[in-house]
Amino acid sequence: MATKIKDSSMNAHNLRVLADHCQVSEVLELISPRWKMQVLFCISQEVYQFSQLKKVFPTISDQVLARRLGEIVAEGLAVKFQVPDTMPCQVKYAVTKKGAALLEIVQSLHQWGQMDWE
Amino acid sequence: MATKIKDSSMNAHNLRVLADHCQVSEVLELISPRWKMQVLFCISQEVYQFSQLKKVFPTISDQVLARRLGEIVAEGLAVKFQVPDTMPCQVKYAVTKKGAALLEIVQSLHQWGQMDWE
DNA sequence: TCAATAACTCACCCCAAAGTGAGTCGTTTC
DNA sequence: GAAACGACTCACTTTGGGGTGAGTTATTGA
Repeated sequence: MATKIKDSSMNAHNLRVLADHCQVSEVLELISPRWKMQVLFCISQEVYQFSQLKKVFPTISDQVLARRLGEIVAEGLAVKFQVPDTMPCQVKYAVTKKGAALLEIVQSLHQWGQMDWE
Repeated sequence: MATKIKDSSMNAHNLRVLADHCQVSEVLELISPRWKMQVLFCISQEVYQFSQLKKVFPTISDQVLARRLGEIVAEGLAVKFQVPDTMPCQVKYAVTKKGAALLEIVQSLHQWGQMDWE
């Protein structure tokens, strides 16, 4: 996503180079699922329990919340651990460095959205 | 997306504050549609014609490409203009400052994705 | 004994986003 | 006169992401 293509004649080589530089798809798909970044942000704000998250987002479904948490953990954006000696069993999530770095970029995306571009 | 919530007792006020800070939804929806950021990137690389874009992404459908271009222009990420004296008629797109700023953030997203987080 | 809580899982359905294939319009070239 | 190009538009179909509602397991309090 850096080099510039001067030759506007679209030969096969240029096509490949350009397509290669467009491969942001994975990251975009990672951040796109509904609620995901919002849930991650909440975890970073120490709202890290299933039932608490449901209170913050009353309209999220149990299934999707569970899926998002699973993805977040599977992708290393947060870690999950049991709170010992709690009945009924409780769970906590905490963002990793990777997750925190992602949240910073999402933050700058948000700021971009707030700006006035005349 | 900045202030921290210390009080873990989830009262109504905290819920509102937290939910408010999660409002990145619009920006995420703006960048999420399939092909959109890739098309915008191509335009920034001076591949700005309908038929050229189709060569870069052979699997995109005409309809979706036209939609994406329409959205990109409507959101002020790029401007559209006719190339004069061309037969058959040709069209060009050029990214705006707003679009360029967005691409920079997308770029850093991509870099985040390329990093090793042990 | 019954309800409630925390953290899920499962089967099912729905709809919007994306893909498919054809058509349009004005012009140029074979 | 037929085909091709460039930049679309339209009607139709498909797909998969997300919502719905119920069930689970273990435990505690009324």
